Amino acid sequence: MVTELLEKECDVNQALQAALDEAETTAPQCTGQDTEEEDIPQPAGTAGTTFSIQVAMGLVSMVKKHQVYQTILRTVKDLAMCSGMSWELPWSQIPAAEKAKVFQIACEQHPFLKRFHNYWATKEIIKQYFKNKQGHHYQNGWLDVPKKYSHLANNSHKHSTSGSRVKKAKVILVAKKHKKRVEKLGRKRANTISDSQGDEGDGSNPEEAMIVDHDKEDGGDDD
DNA sequence: ACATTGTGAATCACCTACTT
DNA sequence: AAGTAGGTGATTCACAATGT
Repeated sequence: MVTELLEKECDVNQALQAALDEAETTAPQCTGQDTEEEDIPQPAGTAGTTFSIQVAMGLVSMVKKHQVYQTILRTVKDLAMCSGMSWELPWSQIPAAEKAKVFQIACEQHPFLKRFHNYWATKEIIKQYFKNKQGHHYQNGWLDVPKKYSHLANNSHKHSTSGSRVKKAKVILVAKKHKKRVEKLGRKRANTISDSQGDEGDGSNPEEAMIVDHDKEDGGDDD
């Protein structure tokens, strides 16, 4: 079953390698200016919380790199399912042998994955995939949440639904900028009105103004 | 005691397929 | 072609369990 997949994805892999090579030559500092022998350690913390898998793998910032990442995702996901891994179980309860088997095949499919120490990138991708899969099943009632984690349902009630801290910070920042700009425009207009009264399409719409400068000066959005 | 890790839930963003 | 709905991946949150 897995071997069939191996053959099926062989041509995909070739295309991927070509894309990867090209991506690396364009921006070597992102993927590491190295060979396949590089051993990239896993970032501290949890994937998705303290670091992004895609960023840590250096597969962002270019369309091609993003495509490479998407292809790897697809492959790893297919392998995980074909291998018969029990996605319903918590990660820690899945037999290490099964994990190792999938890591191995994934690396054969995409040698790029060998760079990541102890296959951590492959591991995190599978974990995230299973987590989302479980989540959907829990949500739809197709799967029971282990009693061990029943407290997390209570957590969700405390969970702020008004968005992430980053998002909140951004909203505050945008509001500040908006206020500043409105004040600035007010002063400017006061000056220009005395000169002439033309000047309709001047970006007096605050939203327009926000779009114009939304990325230039976001220095202090810390929390 | 403190820090880190693992986990489910909630949410957002993006993509794809379908409908009009 | 444009709009909509559903699926999927990524991120954030809060807490318990575990490690140091």
